[in-house]
Amino acid sequence: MAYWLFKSEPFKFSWDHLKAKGDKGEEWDGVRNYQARNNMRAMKLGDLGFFYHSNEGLEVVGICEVCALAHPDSATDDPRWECVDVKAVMDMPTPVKLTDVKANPKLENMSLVTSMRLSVQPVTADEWQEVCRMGGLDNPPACE
DNA sequence: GCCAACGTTGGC
DNA sequence: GCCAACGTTGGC
Repeated sequence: MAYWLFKSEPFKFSWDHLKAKGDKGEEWDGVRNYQARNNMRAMKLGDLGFFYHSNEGLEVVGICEVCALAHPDSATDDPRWECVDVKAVMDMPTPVKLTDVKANPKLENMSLVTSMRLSVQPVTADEWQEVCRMGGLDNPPACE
């Protein structure tokens, strides 16, 4: 099991959109980057991820869960592209800003800082704990 | 809206 | 297989 970070431009697909989908979740389609796709292929059911708003907001706003394994991206006929489904789990009590992440020495190696343009990123267990703590979650959800 | 960073494409 | 050109992403 592992932790991840999903980036989305809120005016394209926001955290509120995902929450509105409920337990059914939504296909994380539109990824056209091999590294991001490979990360999704590595995901398992029940893996948890941060939901990050890029462009506007620039903050981690919630936690989501992988609810379907990688499958062909229905938004394209190109067989190269696959995606998982995710569903909303909980809000961040306090959204964690990119500037706060950058200012925290414990997070200096986080992909969000080092691989800014990657849209689906791995997150280590330590980073997960730290970002959850910054977001006001005393008992962060954990992968089994 | 600008521009730097970076990934992808395509000619050779 | 290299590398220049080009397109896209995303912070500012």
